[in-house]
Amino acid sequence: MADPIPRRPDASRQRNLSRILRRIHVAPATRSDLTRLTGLNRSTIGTLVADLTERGLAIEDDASSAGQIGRPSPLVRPSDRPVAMTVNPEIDAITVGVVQLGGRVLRKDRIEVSHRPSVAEAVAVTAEAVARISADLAGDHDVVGLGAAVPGIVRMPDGFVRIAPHLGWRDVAFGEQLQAATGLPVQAANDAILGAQAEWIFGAGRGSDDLLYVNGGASGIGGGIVSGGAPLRGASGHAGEIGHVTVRRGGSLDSAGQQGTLESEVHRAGLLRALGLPTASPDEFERILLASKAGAVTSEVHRQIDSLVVALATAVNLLNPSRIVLGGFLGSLAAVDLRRIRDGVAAHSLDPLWDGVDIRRSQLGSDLLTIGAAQLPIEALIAGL
Amino acid sequence: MADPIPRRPDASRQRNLSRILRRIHVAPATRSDLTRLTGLNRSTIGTLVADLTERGLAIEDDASSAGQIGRPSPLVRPSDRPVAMTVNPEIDAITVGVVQLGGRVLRKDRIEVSHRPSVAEAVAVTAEAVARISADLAGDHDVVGLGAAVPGIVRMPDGFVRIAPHLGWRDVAFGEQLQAATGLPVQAANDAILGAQAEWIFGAGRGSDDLLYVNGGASGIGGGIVSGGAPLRGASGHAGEIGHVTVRRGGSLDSAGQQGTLESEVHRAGLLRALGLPTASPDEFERILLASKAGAVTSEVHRQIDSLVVALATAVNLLNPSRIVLGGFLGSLAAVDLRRIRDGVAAHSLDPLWDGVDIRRSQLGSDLLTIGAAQLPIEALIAGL
DNA sequence: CGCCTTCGTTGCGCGGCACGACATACTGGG
DNA sequence: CCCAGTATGTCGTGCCGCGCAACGAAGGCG
Repeated sequence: MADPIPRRPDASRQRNLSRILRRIHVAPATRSDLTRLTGLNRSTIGTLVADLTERGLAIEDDASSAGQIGRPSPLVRPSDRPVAMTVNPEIDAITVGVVQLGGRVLRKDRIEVSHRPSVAEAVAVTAEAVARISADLAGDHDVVGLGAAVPGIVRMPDGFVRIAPHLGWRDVAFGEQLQAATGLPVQAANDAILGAQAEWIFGAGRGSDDLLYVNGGASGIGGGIVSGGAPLRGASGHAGEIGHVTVRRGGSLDSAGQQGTLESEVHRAGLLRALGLPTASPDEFERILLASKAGAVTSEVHRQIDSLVVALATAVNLLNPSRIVLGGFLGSLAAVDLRRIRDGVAAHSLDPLWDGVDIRRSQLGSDLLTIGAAQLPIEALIAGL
Repeated sequence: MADPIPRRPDASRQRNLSRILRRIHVAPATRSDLTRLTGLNRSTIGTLVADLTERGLAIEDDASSAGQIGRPSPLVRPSDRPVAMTVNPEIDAITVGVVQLGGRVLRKDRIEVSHRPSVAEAVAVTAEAVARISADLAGDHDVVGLGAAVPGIVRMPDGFVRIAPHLGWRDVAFGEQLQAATGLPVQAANDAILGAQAEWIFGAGRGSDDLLYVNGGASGIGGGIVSGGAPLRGASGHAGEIGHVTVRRGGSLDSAGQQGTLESEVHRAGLLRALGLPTASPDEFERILLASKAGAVTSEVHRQIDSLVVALATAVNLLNPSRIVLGGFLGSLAAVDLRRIRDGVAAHSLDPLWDGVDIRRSQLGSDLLTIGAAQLPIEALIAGL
């Protein structure tokens, strides 16, 4: 019943163009692939691809030679001209990136900051980096927009940051300010939601239409949901906050001041403490965690997994996903004992819903949020024409 | 002139016909309403409505104008000829119903059974009732299909019942058997999911695009989700099983043998026990519950609400709904102390996600599952135009 | 080297929709 | 009671997007 669609001319054409561009954004395809995937006629695909090529959004490669019988079909892939810029403000750095259609990260500048950046500082640093990078790109690429992945709760249509506890931001119009400072169309969303989209399209979630992504960050746990082949947004774009799901009565407090939630029970700090480390990079952390045989470490890992599975099983019962992807330090937990996670979720969820659920760790590593943030302007480009 | 060539409507035509039929199924609308809501041209709406009228799916009323200036626009409403048949097998009765487009329940036959019906018995009783009712309807109505609301976990595309603990059914092709026995196209789904759709379209969920419906039945708790203006299905159509969400560690067992889940903590039986009643009809139950001032009852109500809110808050954090509808005995709990429910969910969910959530009790009463089950064949009719 | 298969290309026809012109029905004021 | 104003239904026209069929191109295979 999502009906109130402001009708644009050529709705059908537009929709077919979007379908094709979205497909080749996810993965290049030959023209004959496109005819099969869309159900459209060969001749129609021809005109549509020509249209996309004329607009500078797609290119055709003759490099097929797939050994197939019959006339070879040219490979259609996204043009490398259009790019999305991205920003990911964090506690100790602001990362600005450039991503092509097709998901390739062209550039990623990590700008270290000496202290937790205020909104104004984040906007200023971003605007400066965007201007510098834009100058470098000029002539070779067209920037279609700026996507921001914010570690906090971001209202979806307008990029208004409700709360970003880690950054200390609250009720700030980050999207608007960024748009004013950069002159680019800006969209912002929660980082885990964007991470979910990145893993869904280009990572461990590929091929699944019903995905739950859960990310373990230094400051908390976030999540993102894909359901029925589309990102699940909820009423205000906040869906997926699995970190604040209750897993037990009592217990310690999480970043939102609540007791017994997933992120109050499962956190990187507890593992570091058990390992006797003050801090560690993600790679280092996982290496040491995997190498450790200490009983204290094993028991902390088990304790955290036993809380994690309760939250995952809850999500399985509610959402009936076909795949769960674990990112951040939760991916490290999966590396240590994926079996315990699977068995635990199986035990706490209903059999018919657990049936066929695949739990994996994430694949995209440090490009995750850059690719995810780029998805905002790229999807806007795709849907808009 | 009769067209010798069977017209195969274009995809775009089909979509527009579906949009219009779906709209007037939800609520009658004037032609001018339809032009505004769909964005289509007046003339196009004219041909589309004429098409629906010719097919016997819609009728136009020369509605007395509502005092509007200008030429009055005729009211378009669904025809009363097409009807959906429904069946709802329960432990002590099998209810077979007839529902029109527009959601009006024409008939509802409750066939009492002396013992818990086996699948074969349920199919036989249903087939007999369907045949009898069909004979009565013949000439006046066209049956478009049969929808089944089953208290259990039902695989979505094919109506295969994985588990219906209350009925003692397990892995039976209920949908197929029903189809063979009745000769009608059959679709089946979980009862709470269908209840959610009924409340969404015709009940307390009207107007919300992001809805959580939670139903408290005699044998357990089920739920259904609407997200982004469409029912949330999940990978196999099982999404919404909130009854088996964990709300505490330990505790007693639920119908699936799990500990500390919502339905192991919140159940009608506990309230009946506190009231000192062996059994009671839903209406009677609520009347006595509301009248009771005993401390044991109040404390049991509080105990159950305090568990309920944990599950609801979990769903709020995961799904970001804009409305929650409570049905069955959970509606009675809401009648007793809605305030405590609201405050509890608020306390356990994140502020930005709680913001604007409306918690209500259900409205459709005993027609709930009949209307919900009818939604299956009706939506198939609408989508299949 | 010729046949087969598959795919791109071109011209044609159809169906759906928007648009403009005209007809129609109701409100409200004189 | 009539007339202006307004909103809407109806009809004819034209555009556009797509499917279809015939033809040509490009590679595999014997």
